[in-house]
Amino acid sequence: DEVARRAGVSKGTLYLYFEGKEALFEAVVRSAIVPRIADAETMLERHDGSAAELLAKLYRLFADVISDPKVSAIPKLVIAEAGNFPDLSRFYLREVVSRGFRLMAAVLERGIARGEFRPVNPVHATRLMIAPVLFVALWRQSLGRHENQPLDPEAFLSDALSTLIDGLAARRPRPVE
Amino acid sequence: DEVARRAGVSKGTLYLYFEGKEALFEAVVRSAIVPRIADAETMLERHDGSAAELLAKLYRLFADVISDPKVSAIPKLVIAEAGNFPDLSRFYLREVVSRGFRLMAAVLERGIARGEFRPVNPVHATRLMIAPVLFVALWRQSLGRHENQPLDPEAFLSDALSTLIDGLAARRPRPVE
Amino acid sequence: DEVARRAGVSKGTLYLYFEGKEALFEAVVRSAIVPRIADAETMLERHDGSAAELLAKLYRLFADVISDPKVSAIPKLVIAEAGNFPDLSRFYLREVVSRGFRLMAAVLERGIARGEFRPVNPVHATRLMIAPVLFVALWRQSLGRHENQPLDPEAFLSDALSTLIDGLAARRPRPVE
Amino acid sequence: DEVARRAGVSKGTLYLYFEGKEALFEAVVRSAIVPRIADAETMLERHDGSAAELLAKLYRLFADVISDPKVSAIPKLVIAEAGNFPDLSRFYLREVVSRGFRLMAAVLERGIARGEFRPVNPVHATRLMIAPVLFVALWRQSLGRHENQPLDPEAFLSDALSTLIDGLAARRPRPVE
DNA sequence: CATGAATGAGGTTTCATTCAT
DNA sequence: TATGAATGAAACCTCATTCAT
Repeated sequence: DEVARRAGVSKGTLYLYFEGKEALFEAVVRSAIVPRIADAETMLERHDGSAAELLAKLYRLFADVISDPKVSAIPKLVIAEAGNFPDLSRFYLREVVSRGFRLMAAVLERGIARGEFRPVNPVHATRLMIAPVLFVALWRQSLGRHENQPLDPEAFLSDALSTLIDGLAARRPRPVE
Repeated sequence: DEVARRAGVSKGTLYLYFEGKEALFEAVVRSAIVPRIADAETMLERHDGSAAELLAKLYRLFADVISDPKVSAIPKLVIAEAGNFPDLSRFYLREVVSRGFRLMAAVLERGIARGEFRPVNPVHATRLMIAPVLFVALWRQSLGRHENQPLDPEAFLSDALSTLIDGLAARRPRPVE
Repeated sequence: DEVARRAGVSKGTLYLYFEGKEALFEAVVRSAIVPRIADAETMLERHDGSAAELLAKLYRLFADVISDPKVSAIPKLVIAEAGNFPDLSRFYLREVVSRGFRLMAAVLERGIARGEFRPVNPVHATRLMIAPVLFVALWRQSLGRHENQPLDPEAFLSDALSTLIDGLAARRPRPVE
Repeated sequence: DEVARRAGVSKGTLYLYFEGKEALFEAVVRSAIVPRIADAETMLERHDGSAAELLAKLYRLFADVISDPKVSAIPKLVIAEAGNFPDLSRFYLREVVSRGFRLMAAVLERGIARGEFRPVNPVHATRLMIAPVLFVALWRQSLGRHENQPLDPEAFLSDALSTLIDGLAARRPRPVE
């Protein structure tokens, strides 16, 4: 109902364009997020510098993407409705989350191969790399609204990036004392 | 309804004990989470080793806390219902989230004071330190259910911890080449 | 909607030609059924053989008429919507059903007058003569769709006819034993 | 909604007792019709007179059953909703209609075996025997409401019975002239 | 204290009808 | 004349809450 109102149409009109609630969700994900994931994948393919630079580029892209409230509303919806719409969950997992994880895994692999990063558990590290992105998206859609100082996605993710890159970095041999 | 069933009482009975849904949420938060936050605060006060060790202890506590599905269901609920129940949001922000951030801030401060950690933006760093904890709690309650390999909170947070500690660590001067 | 699609026009166009659902029904009845009733009436007027032969001809006509799914859909609609569209009901009663009953009544009368049929309650007998026709129309539009062997209107009505004619036949005096 | 109002409860209450519309229909069929079919089956088993007498008893039972408007509303509903609720259709076909046909088939068989009835196509004859019963039920729920003289199920079926029995009767050899 | 039947507001969906083009 | 997008009333259903017992 509210969706219809915001779109400036009546409730019934939505059903001309979408089969139902779930199809509407899916369409939003498909149009607002999936292409950005594809952008990120292109970025990955084309990049030929360091893994750290690549991750920085991806994080800037993510910061940009989730700055759009229409986009950052989606993870919240998916999390809230995962129980009610298993098909949507699977779709989102397949088309967004898994691809996000794979992106991070590719960055990680490249970094390890190049000696930038130390070898780490890829499952855990990829989740860790996604966690700040998810955090800021959810925060802006929920509790963050009750805070005076909104959390700026770009600044936050930029700082998070530094810490993660350092945390994943290969250790240089300590200088002999 | 399900809450009542699991508690072994009837739906009506819940209303003898709780004003409504929001009061029930609040009571759950109060009994299942707030004391663990208080435990963490005590841990902080009593600890007198390194900030890294302190953080490790806190993360182990968090891993334990969110392994309880009753607890990890709460962040999901709060995020989903933040729009509908602003009072609950504010309560949760005040009694759980802000205290969690303050804990992380204290750890950080101590680490910086001791020369363990480099100086970082405390707002961003505290959010970054909380993000993996929130991530694993939400994951287990939503999309994680469609994965074959569940994400183990303890193992995940243990790995996340290592990376974060290294990422926050003060840099030693690079050896002269 | 489906009506429009089958007619090869758009939904809106229907409203140029018909006031609404009820007027459309009425038009269908008028064009697809009423002329066949009129045919039957002509048949009645022109027939000058036995009542049994006349009934056979009428039954063959009915079998032909209700073999058209467009036609056999109508009794179902009328029955289903009788409560919602009293005007349609009255129209259908007046232009189709009553005329059908009158046809049967005329056959019956002629049969009785000729000594073919015994005197029977005309209200009951006419309904009984119509019942198999209605039955096969409804059956094909509803439960019959779940049967493997569709009920063939012509074969069914032909058998029904034999039984009815025998059932209505005047009794010959039993042979003396 | 109207069902709820007539039952003197609110809309929501229905959903305490029935899963949904289809389950409600099925429950009505199960409680109002299925036991009467079972009664008829018992009647069949216990009867040991002529097939004609048996059919008379069954028709009297049917007349009684469909005199209850709650019951005679059901065939109308099933016919109207057959397209929307295929599961209900199959249930009704299996638990009511097929059993009704089998009853008629058993009567027929017995009549043929005893020399009362001539051999006839059992599929057609059973449908013919059911048709008047269905007719009167539907009539009372639809067009019959616009008639001044309601059709009395008992009287109508009694007359229909006579005609059918005579129509199905074995022919005695005609006396030699 | 406890129950569970009942409620009704609100969410989701359908469909007959309208209207700007 | 024809379209098809848009509408809104009504159908179906859910769920937080109430209340008689």
